[in-house]
Formats: sequence, C-alpha cells, structure tokens
Amino acid sequence: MKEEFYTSKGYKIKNEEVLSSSMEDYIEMIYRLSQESDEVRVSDLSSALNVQPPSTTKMIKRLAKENYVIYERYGCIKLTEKGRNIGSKLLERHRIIFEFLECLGVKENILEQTEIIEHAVNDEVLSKIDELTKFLKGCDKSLSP
Amino acid sequence: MKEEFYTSKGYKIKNEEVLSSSMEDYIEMIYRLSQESDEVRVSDLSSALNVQPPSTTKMIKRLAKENYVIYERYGCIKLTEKGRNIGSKLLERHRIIFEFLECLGVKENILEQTEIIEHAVNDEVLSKIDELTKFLKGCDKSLSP
DNA sequence: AAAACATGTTAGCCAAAGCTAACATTCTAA
DNA sequence: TTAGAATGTTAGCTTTGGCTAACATGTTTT
Repeated sequence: MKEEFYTSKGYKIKNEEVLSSSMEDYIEMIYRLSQESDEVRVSDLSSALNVQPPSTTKMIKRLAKENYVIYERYGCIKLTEKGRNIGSKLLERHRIIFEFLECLGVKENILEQTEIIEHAVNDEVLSKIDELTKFLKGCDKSLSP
Repeated sequence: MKEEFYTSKGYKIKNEEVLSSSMEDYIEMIYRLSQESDEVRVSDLSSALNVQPPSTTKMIKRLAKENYVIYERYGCIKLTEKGRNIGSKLLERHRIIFEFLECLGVKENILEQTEIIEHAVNDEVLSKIDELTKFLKGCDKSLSP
C-alpha cells in the first residue's frame, strides 16, 4: 500500500481520530489543573487556555457526551477514568516534546512550539524522540562532566 | 512576557499566520508538480492531494487572490515568484523533517508523519532539527564505517 | 432577604476547508 | 462539425471551534 499525500485536513479525516487537537488541549489542561486543585471550573479552564467561557462550555459538553469528563451545569469539571488515562498520556507527551526541544537548544516560544508539535506526532515518533532525547542527554553528560 | 497556553486554534489565530496548513499543502504540491511538468492543472492537483476538484478550485482562487499563483478559469496553474519562493522553502522543510524521521528510524506512515509535522515546526526548530540530523548522520558513519 | 456582582449558559454568528450535485466549458473522435 | 467524454466551476451544505451579546444562575454583601 503506497503512501499518499493528503492535505492537513485530509489526514485528520482519514485518521478518523477520536480526539481533535482542541479536545486534547482541553483534556490535557483539565488534567493539569486537577493536579493543583480538585475544583476545576469553567472559568479556570477558560483562562488557562485563553479562551472565552462559552467556548469552554461548548467543549465540556462535548467531552461529557463522549465520556471524558463528568459535568453538570454550573458545577465543577471532573475527569472520568477514561479522561484521566488520556490526560496523563497527553501530559507525558507534552513533557517528551518539551524536553526534546530544550535539548535541541530551542529558545523562542518553546512552550508554543511544544503545544503545536505535540498534536502532530504519533506514538512511534514520540517514542523515538524520547529515546533520542535520553541519548542526547547522555552525550551532554559525557561532553561536560 | 510569560508564555501562555492556547488551544491549537488559538495559536493559529494568535499567529495571524499568512498561510494555513492547507494553503501550504497546495503550494508545496504545485511546486512539486511544476518540477515534473509545466502544465499543472486542477485535476492533477486534486488527485495528488486526494481532494475533490471543487476544493482545489476554491483554494486556487484564494491563492490567486493572494498572489501565490496565476490562474484563469479552465487554464493551468502557475506559481508566481512569491509562490515559487515559498514552494521551495516548503519542499526543503519537508525534506528536513523526512530525513529526520528516517534518521530516527521511523518506519510506519513516515510520509504522513512528515506531512503533519512539517506544518508544526517554526524556523528555529526546523534549523535545529536539520543540524541534529546532520550530527546524527555523522554518528552513524563513525559507528558503521 | 434583596441587591449587586461573578460566573455560566444559550443562541447565533464567522471562517476554513472539506464535500456533493448540478451546470459550464473544453477536448476528442466519429 | 458536432456529440459525448472529460475536466472545471458554482452553489450550497457540513463540521469544528472560535467569538459576542444576552440571559440565567449562584454567591456575597449589606
């Protein structure tokens, strides 16, 4: 099966990905905020993601329908088991990309670049990058003991 | 200025990027096809990108309005100077990411991953990755002479 | 307990980039 | 040279994920 080109949107459709980039952003952030306090509310999420509250409400409803979070109007947002599992993977993925970029010596907008790239890599690439980063850190050590 | 989180869409808006990912895909492909033949038509582009012709027509109109291509109804598609410059950069970016992934030992969907990642990296990251790949290729050589 | 403020929701708009169905143009071959 | 095939365009629909304005609910303060 020859590999073919698609437009960016084409890959998304083709891959029938369960989670869109935005959904990932919200879940990752809910997970992050849940670690700091167990009262995560719409306003927290909105300001953490620099988004207006109605956007958050809309997305939370969707995440609730698909069983990533439990939520009732005016209440607080809790991840389900499923949501928590994904959240921790997303955070780990974030960490791997961030450390890779650090290791590359990227200086500008490193958080932004992390946020953008993390949605782009699949599992295989992610694990190769993780290995590579570990390897490079080893090199550093042997270069500057 | 502290770095902040945004959703994926947020970064796109924030960066007021001139070229969307899709626009990049089309320009890159037109450039690629132009190298093979100088008669690039809507149908060529549509099938190369696995997109229906009306999508191509729509995008070409937009690219023409923004001066990346010259096009008239039922005619063939030519890149402008501006379009050509960008096209060659996009192809180079593609090459850098592809070689990096090869070098990492990525086996599955390497073209697809290239296509997705190339839209995610900024210039700084791209050049660091390029350097790294050269470095890694050097390592290979010294490991397997 | 009522007024004022803060927080959350609803409704409805927008742009991007796909799609299909229907129509228009151009090319080819009888 | 004209009919039919191939190619291209238009119109209009869909989804995603933002946004604002207006309204609803909850919380706090007097």
